[in-house]
Amino acid sequence: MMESAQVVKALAALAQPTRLATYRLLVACGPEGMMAGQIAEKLNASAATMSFHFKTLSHAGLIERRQEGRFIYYTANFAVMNGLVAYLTENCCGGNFELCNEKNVNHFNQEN
Amino acid sequence: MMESAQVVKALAALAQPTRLATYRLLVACGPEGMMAGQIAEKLNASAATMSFHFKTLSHAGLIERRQEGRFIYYTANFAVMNGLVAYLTENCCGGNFELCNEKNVNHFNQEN
DNA sequence: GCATTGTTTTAATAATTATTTAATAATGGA
DNA sequence: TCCATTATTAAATAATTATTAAAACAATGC
Repeated sequence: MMESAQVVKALAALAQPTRLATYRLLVACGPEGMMAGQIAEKLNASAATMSFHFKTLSHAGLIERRQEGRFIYYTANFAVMNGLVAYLTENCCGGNFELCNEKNVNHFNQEN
Repeated sequence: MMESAQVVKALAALAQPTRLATYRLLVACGPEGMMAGQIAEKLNASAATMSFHFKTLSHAGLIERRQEGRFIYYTANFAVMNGLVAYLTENCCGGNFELCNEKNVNHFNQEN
């Protein structure tokens, strides 16, 4: 289980429009990822600005980099996102099936 | 589907230790929620500070309030959290089953 | 060597954020 | 009606944080 400080850092990293768009783009790209320059182009941001945002996302563990020739590819780190979601939804309704399934609405409980 | 600005607001609201703890506490409480004063006590924060944080979380749509006598109960809004997670994980691996299921590791694709 | 690609640093600016104290509001019981 | 309880709001302060551009720096491969 992730710890609070790590989750706060990840949430703060995603709480910015360009970084949120970057992350979603990388999620959609899958394991292959996308080149830094191409991401900058897609999001209409300068390379320097993107570098700053990449650093923030990397520091939070949300993305990873991979060098191929002279290009740098970024990919989403799916494990960290899964950990983040698990942390947020942990122990939903105290694990009480009755409450969590109330009115045919499931909340976050995996058992439903 | 939620829009980017709304998601950014929700993520920013959660990206603070006391508010993150508040939200998780309310998720665990389920539909009944918890009284404002009890939350403040549990988290060792003053009523005024908590009121500020409640407002931030409410404004982001993450929690809701309910008055009972002279007490105010707060509850987690599960729908907004589900929307937030859906937004973050949308179109994982471009919806490509092969990629998303690579190496027996599922990412976010619901179809897996 | 040189063009390309990307990162880091610097610096200036701008905006936000959190906290406390004190005042205000609303409720319900005596 | 008066008072204790509960919670929000306002004001002031302090601290933090984020953002971007420009320029220097580094690495790659032809």
